[in-house]
Amino acid sequence: MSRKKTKLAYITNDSARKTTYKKRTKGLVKKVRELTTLCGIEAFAVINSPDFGFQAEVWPSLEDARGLLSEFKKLPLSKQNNKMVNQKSFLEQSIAKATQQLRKLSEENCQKELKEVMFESLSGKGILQSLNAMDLDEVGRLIKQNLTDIDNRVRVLTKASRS
Amino acid sequence: MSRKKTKLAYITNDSARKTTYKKRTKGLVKKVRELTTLCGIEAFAVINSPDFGFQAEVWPSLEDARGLLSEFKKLPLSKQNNKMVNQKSFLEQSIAKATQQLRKLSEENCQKELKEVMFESLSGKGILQSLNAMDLDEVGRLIKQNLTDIDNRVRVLTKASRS
DNA sequence: CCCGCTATTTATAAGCA
DNA sequence: TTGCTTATAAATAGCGG
Repeated sequence: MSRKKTKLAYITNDSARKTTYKKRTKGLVKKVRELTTLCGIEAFAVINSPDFGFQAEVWPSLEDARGLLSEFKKLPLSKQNNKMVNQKSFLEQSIAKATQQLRKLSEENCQKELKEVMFESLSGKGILQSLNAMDLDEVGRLIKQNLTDIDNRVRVLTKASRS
Repeated sequence: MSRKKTKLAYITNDSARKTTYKKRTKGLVKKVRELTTLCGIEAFAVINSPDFGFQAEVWPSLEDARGLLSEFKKLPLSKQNNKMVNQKSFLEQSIAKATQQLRKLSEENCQKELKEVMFESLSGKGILQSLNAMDLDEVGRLIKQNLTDIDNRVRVLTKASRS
């Protein structure tokens, strides 16, 4: 969808396929997150990665309760002052740039930690393994439980990585 | 995403939410299908629908989902663990690395913000404005506070991006 | 390989029948 | 509500760097 209309077929070129995989996975995750937020429902996507063994992305609505990002964005660069405008704006620019990097890294970290959580889920008695033997109507309950588990896990990881 | 930029928040209006749910669910399913086709991988999404008494729906199909999971299950346990262990250590490494970068950037940010504060002070308009009458101990405390604030910011960021 | 930058293709929020 | 239509917002393929 862009410079050229993509035909819906397996991409044979390895690097191209990997690139597309990354881009689209990211987009997909975003979509799932938006859906959960906008409609107040629970949903997640499971994707097996061609890169590693298996990967799973889970996107609960864990975060919508946390409007912290917007709060962060609101953090102001102070007002202008007459004498140091140039220096100040330079600094502000630098800070903005660094902040962006920070955010990006944070997001990466988040992604990785969640993946790790999912791996643990898969190896243990996570929802996915159980899904095989379960009736569809039970999935809803499982989702909830899984989300709770992951939430807890994330807290633990966060604490840990924070040293 | 269209006639107006939508804010990412729960849609309180019932019919509007339902409409959005339908539209976006459809789009999401399409995205999942495209991803599986283009990249030759297996993936599915689980969405609990508010329409049908919160019964979960699985896409693209439950069959595919079960297939994906059972395939993983078929792998000898040892192999499963292997994959996951490898992935795990890889992730841990990545996280460590990213964390270090985060710390570094935080420090940079801190420095810059302190400078900015000082500029403000010099221009007589900033937080430090009131410092004129303070002694050095107070300044030291302020700096410490500043560091804490920045640390908190980073935490907020990290948490938020985890949403 | 990873990033960032468009040119385009898609996905959609509103309108309207 | 159920679709269609259409103006816009998003996603993203192909390209440098």
